[in-house]
Amino acid sequence: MPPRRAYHHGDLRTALIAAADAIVREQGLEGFSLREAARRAGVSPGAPAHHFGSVKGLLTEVALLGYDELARYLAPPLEDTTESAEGTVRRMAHGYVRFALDHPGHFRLMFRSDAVDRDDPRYGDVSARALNGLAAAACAFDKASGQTEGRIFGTWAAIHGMAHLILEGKAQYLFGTASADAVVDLALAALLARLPSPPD
Amino acid sequence: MPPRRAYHHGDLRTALIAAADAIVREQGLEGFSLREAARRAGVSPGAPAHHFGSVKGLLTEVALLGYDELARYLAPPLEDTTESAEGTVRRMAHGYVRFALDHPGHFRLMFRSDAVDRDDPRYGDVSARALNGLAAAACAFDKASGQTEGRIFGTWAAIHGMAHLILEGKAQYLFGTASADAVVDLALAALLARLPSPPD
DNA sequence: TGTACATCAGTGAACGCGCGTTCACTGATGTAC
DNA sequence: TGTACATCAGTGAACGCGCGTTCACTGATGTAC
Repeated sequence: MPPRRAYHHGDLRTALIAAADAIVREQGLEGFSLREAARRAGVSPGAPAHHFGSVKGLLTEVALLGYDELARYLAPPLEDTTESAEGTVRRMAHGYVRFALDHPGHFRLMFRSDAVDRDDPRYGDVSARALNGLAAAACAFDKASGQTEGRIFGTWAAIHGMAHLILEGKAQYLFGTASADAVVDLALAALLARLPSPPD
Repeated sequence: MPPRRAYHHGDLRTALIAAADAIVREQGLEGFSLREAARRAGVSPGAPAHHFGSVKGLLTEVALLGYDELARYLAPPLEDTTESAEGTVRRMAHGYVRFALDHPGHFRLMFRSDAVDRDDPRYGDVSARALNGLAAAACAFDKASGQTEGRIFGTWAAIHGMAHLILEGKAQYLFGTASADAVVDLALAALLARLPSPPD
């Protein structure tokens, strides 16, 4: 970051996205404003209008970054390629919940469709990419039951519900101060114990 | 509602809660402000301070009303007392999702712990009351698997996740324009088909 | 039953704040010749 | 290689807005005697 910035920023668009991302990370959606993003990028309050017509446009970029980060939390470990389908679902449940707790501002933003331009075509792409692995695992795991979409959505919903309820403090009514990982394990035990081991 | 209100309102506290409830219903949390609530109650902007120290206090009341309403959506039908445990879970899943879609402002508020005074003792009570039936059904349904809390939380999370994802438009990536009830049925088919029928 | 008075629950104007947006401007960049 | 000029990307002061909160006030209520 140069001490005296040139009149032209160079890549203000990217800088504004980074600033917005940091605000959402530190203070959540409530702390966000175009002016604050401009301030952090070291730029006058009118400058963002040259790149983003509205708050929504900038927040959409932040949400997209959130999906990238979620994809990283769900990515398989590099060293181990012999994971069972059940193992994959377990690992992803823990990763999904950890993402929500590590990045609450992003998590909440990603699932606030009113705060974001949901018609942005990249939106479907990036969320599909993040959840591809989960979808594949749900299908492989759960061959016998229901239609493909139902299996994927059911698994996603169960994991997403855990993350949301834990993040918003609803698990504590049942589990007191138990760790998130412990709560996830208990819920998974109930949801997965039902299942016969998948063939092969 | 008298055309010329007396200097003393009579029950301004209740009127403010009703006004806030209507705002959340019509415009969601974003449209809410103390001034708007005062306006709707036909009262000066300073008046709410006599009853609610802050925005949070008033929103907490609205969230509590939301739990009451949710309990109504989950209540068993009056005429039929011979429902199977699986039937109960199915019915409650549909009710929970319908509540979210009918009352999106309340649903979002109820699960925004930062917007609400989560230390209010009534909070745990009223949510427990709303979810009692769901907890009982989850236990009865799912006798064989896991610990009680895990069963309850797993079932709750799956249903809650469906509601949240459908409400925020995430199901459409998988299901296009299918109705919410259809989506819930497909997910339930995947989640429940796994299970052996409960003994007796 | 009547009177004095404390308390309560509102008024409404004013405050300072941060917001998004506008606007005339200006410095830097890039292109044409 | 040098010059003229259009375009672009920013400035910074100003706008109007709605917000929560404050404050001196006043009308209604209720209690003591």
